[in-house]
Amino acid sequence: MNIETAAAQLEALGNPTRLTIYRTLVRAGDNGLPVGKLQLKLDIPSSTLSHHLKKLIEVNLVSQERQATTLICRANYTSMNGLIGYLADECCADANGCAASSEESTEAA
Amino acid sequence: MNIETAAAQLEALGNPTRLTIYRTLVRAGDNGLPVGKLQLKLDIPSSTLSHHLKKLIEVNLVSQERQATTLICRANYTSMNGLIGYLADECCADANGCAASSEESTEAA
DNA sequence: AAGCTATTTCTACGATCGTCGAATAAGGTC
DNA sequence: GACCTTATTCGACGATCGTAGAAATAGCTT
Repeated sequence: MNIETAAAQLEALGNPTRLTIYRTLVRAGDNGLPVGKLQLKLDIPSSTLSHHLKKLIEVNLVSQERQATTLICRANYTSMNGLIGYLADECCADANGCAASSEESTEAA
Repeated sequence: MNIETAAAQLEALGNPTRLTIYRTLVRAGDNGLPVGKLQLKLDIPSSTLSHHLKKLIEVNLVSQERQATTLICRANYTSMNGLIGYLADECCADANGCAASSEESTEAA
């Protein structure tokens, strides 16, 4: 996980509509959710939904699988794990012991 | 933590420059880092830095403390924890691929 | 092939972003 | 008060975003 990837994924999630989409997908579990169902659930125009979905897919946070005319969308848990891991590791999650994590620490000079 | 807040924080982090700023601040630890030092370290114009810093501050990911003419910036670990918690909790409902339980699993790949 | 359904792509447009130099504040020192 | 240092705000700019209706495509079914 590099900083560019992380930023791209964070940016993708950093929009209320997309975060809602992603969250809905997560809640749908392993079965995923067809685009149509998602659209009904969220009540947004399909073109808008498709647009956001595309972004989420681009950064690997969501995957799609075709089932006949229907496209099943699924949250990519592995990617989310990677992102959370990056955040916790590189950007710290703990007040004590975070700065002295890994890498050289402080004191530029 | 509501979805709007989470999205705002994610958006704030979802920019390479800002993510770098935040990460640098995290690495600086509890001592924090003056804006000027940050600027030297990252080599970006101060107006740009200030602009990004403002965003980070707005969403509570960074705090500032005045020390004479210098403004010390610090990463707000509590906020980051909240965000990671939200991500793990709300956006990672699946049990077998999720960092919901703080412990690191995986290894597979 | 015609027709249908599900979904994407096209196109457009206002809104916001990211960048940075110049001007302005905030705080301190002499 | 004059003056320096540190950092923010202002103003401008092209670039990208978010939205959504209309048109196009992918894949059935008959």
